[in-house]
Amino acid sequence: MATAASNHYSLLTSSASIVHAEPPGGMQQGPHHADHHPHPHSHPHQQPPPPPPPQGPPGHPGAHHDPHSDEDTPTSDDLEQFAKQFKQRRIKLGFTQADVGLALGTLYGNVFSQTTICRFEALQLSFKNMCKLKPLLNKWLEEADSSSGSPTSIDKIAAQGRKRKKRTSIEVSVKGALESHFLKCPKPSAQEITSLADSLQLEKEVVRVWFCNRRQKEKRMTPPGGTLPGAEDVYGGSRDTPPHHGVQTPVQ
DNA sequence: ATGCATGAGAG
DNA sequence: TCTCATGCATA
Repeated sequence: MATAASNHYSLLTSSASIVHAEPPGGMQQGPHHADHHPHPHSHPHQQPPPPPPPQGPPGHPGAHHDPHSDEDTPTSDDLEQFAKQFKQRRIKLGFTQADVGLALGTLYGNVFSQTTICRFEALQLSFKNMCKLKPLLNKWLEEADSSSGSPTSIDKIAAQGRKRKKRTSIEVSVKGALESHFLKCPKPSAQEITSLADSLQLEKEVVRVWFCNRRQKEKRMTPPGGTLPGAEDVYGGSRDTPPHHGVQTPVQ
């Protein structure tokens, strides 16, 4: 029997002050997708979505071009290697992913979870997200081995007194069904979702979220198992080539 | 390590 | 609504 609706709610037992610090630059969620990569060359590697368009920082009328060796968008390959090195060094130094996430909070005020660090190391984030995190982790890396007397005073962050839905366990067979539908139509309409949810005996919301998460997976640097040849930009239409295809090195 | 979930921001 | 960044809870 399919796990119908077994939803419990658990209270978030943590609350504190939210410290959201934006990186100097001003822009993060670019409403524009400057992903116009004509890729003139063929890469034997994964898909190359290296969109190095220096987002015009609002407030920089003067040309800014530092001859220093920093401040430019890395390539997918750079990220790949950095991630690998990072992980090695981290382990060598005896830190866990959670430690790093916490350390980032004390160093910059931006705390990250073990999940995020893990995904960074595994390149399971979007290209843009990887770029954003790299400098932070890079700095931590320097501090970690260079500095040996850094105070580790950190404060917890957290949340609102809100409830979080318990993770719905979707059965394997159901997942398979969703998977099939995704291949046919990655972006089902609300009604499609509704009927699908009805068929699978799942909440509509669960199905909707599943598709969202599934789409995100496709956009990661390390795409899942296999993108079918011939079906790629089923999305939007006025979008650039969905950057993916190509298998990546197996996760550790 | 990963699945399902939340929430902000853009449309 | 969607995407996108991020994480709790779990396998």
